[in-house]
Amino acid sequence: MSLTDGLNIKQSEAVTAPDGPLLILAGAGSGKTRTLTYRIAYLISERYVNPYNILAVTFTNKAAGEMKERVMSLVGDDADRMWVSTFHSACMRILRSNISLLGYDDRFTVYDTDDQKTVMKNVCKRLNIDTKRYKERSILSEISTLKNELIDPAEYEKEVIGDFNKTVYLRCYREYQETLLKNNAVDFDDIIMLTVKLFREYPDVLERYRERFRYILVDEYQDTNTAQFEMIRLLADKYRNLCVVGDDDQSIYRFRGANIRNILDFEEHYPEATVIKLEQNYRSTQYILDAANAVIANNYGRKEKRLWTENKSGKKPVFNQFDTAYEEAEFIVSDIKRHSRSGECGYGSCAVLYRTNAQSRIIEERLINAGIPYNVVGGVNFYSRAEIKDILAYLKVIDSGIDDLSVRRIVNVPKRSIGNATLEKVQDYAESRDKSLFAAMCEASDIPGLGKAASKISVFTDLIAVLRAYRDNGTLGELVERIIELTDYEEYLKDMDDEKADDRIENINELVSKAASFSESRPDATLSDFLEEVALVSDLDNADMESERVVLMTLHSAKGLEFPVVYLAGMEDGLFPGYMSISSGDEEDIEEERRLAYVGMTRAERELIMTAAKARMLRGETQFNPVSRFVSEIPSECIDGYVPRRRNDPGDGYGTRRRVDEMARSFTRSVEKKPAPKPSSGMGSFAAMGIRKGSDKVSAPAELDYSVGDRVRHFKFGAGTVTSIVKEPRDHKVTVDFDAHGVKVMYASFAKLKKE
DNA sequence: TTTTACTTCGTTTTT
DNA sequence: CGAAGTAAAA
Repeated sequence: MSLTDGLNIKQSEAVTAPDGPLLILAGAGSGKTRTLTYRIAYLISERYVNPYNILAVTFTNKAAGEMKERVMSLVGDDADRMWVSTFHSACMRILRSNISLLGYDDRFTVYDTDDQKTVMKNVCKRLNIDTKRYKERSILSEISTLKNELIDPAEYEKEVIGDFNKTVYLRCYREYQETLLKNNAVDFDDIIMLTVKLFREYPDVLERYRERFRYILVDEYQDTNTAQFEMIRLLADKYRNLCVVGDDDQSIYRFRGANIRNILDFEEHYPEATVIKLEQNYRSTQYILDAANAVIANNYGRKEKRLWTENKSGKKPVFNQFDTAYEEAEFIVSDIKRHSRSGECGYGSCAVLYRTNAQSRIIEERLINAGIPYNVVGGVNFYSRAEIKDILAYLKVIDSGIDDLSVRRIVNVPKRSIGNATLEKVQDYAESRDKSLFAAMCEASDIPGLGKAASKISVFTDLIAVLRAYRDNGTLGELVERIIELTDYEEYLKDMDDEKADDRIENINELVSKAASFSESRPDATLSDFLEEVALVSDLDNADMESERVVLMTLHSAKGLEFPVVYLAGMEDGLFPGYMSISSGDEEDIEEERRLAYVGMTRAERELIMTAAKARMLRGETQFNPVSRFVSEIPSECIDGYVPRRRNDPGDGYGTRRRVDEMARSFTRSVEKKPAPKPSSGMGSFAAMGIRKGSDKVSAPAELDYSVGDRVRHFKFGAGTVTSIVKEPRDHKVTVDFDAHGVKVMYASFAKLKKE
């Protein structure tokens, strides 16, 4: 029995490819993750690569965790010594032990987008920049672009000459970086850029990591930006064992600096590279693939590939247009209900995907109304909610106190009657002595002109001192509880707004338990470790796809996931593709949206249902949008339901007055014709919409040919006895007591277990 | 210093 | 439409 059993020819070629650069072009659903995981296992068990020498980079922390676990179930706990993480976590780890070389204290913190905005606001104030002309947001996005391109202020200065706007950006960039440095903070982009800077300026450090990471594997390579590319290039240049996996058709992060050329030009960077294409799809039905292929074929400059499948043709994708977004939501919900009632599939098999987070609300309302359990992934990140950020700010101040931003955030929360006036005085004092704000506050009594305010401040500093004692003598969970207790935080929330207070308290409790479980799982971890984890974890990482709930999320979040039944809501020009990408005139923007459509469609295993609304409320006003061009790009033989014909000239005055009037007229006409859409009893019209009753079996995980008590054989661990099998929606978790290696828990689909 | 009432403004997408 | 920011009042 060998590691490549059960893989197709292309997959096993990829798994067993020789050393050196390797590009795996993996279409949607072609077993990309599986191949990458097996490649790692192969390197360890067949080529005797020390796991210590392996670095694998994935897109989310969750994907990293799963990959590691799966490799471990193939080759054993030894694999624990490899690094499997996101770019950001990997770079954080590198910076933690080396950042002092770059002039930062190694207890640095990470600023999120809110923090960045606060800093930029102050920067603009200091530089007397009119934030009406130059919005903080756009300055920050300019800086972000620069950082992703590895352009530091000195470099930027060269291209600024003669361009007034750029001169302004440059001044902000400088001041912003200085402020961050003063506060011992880095932003998301810095994490990567500083790592590259470290490698470039300290060859000995680079050499150390090169020696360590002789084998590098990168997932979702199409979404890497220039800084990430450079970081990997520097590390991989010596041994050149770089394996990248990706799909140029699924590159959807251009707005965040992702450079699609990184994957398109891989062979130019590494002429000796082996290139393998995985085109067999194991996920979707032929109809769904045909539809998706037809859409993506409209993009230029892609690496030609044609997904195919052995799956039976299944149901055609369906499209439906409704008069309003409300009816659209109503339809989706009743369709989900219908699926579940007919026993076709549970709620957990259904996902509703949309372009913008704002769309979730209306669908949520209908789901609540129908009593269907659901989960929303994304939206406002848990850790960026105001109440959570307050507590985290306390933790940061307790942890170091170097970060003025956090001090300012909580110094008067809850109210301690410490206002801006006094804070300014303390700030002046701090600046004149080159101290941090908090350090100055500790000497409040020495600061002239404070008067009674000085005692108010010492109340605050005393509080922090007390809390620090708790940090040193208790668990993290307890510390968080003490903060809430000593600040009367719950009282503060209740007084503030009665509407959301309960939710907020709920969130606070959630944080307490998160803190508690963190210190439980990593007993020797410090407060800094917790803060770091919190900064880098996304909602996607915590999303639970296992429970039997309908999942709602953006198309971006859905990348890498799959669901038996997928709803794509809001298929309208102006929403998807977004208004911005249509009016920018840049065809690249539309292409990115098209890739997003491709990603969305290929998430579906068995059924794909696309919907649109003729009229939709968008930021206060009703918009009339035509059906998305992406829907029209699907050949009619691959889609059921009426797709209104688009005009032949696509770029025609989208959004012009005349066009909108016309659409508004036809809208009222259609509403008048059928004044009672009776949406909730919509079952009757489904047949007309082209949805037939399915005969497919529920997609439970494939049955296993062994059960508890059976003797099984693992290709590496040898013989053992199955002690338990836990069925999860996605997979079976099998526990085996191996004769020679003891008890292991593993995923059935990954661990190659054979009944003896 | 804090509260209130008013204006403005904006929307992709996320590590 | 709603959040968030600003100006004026208490």
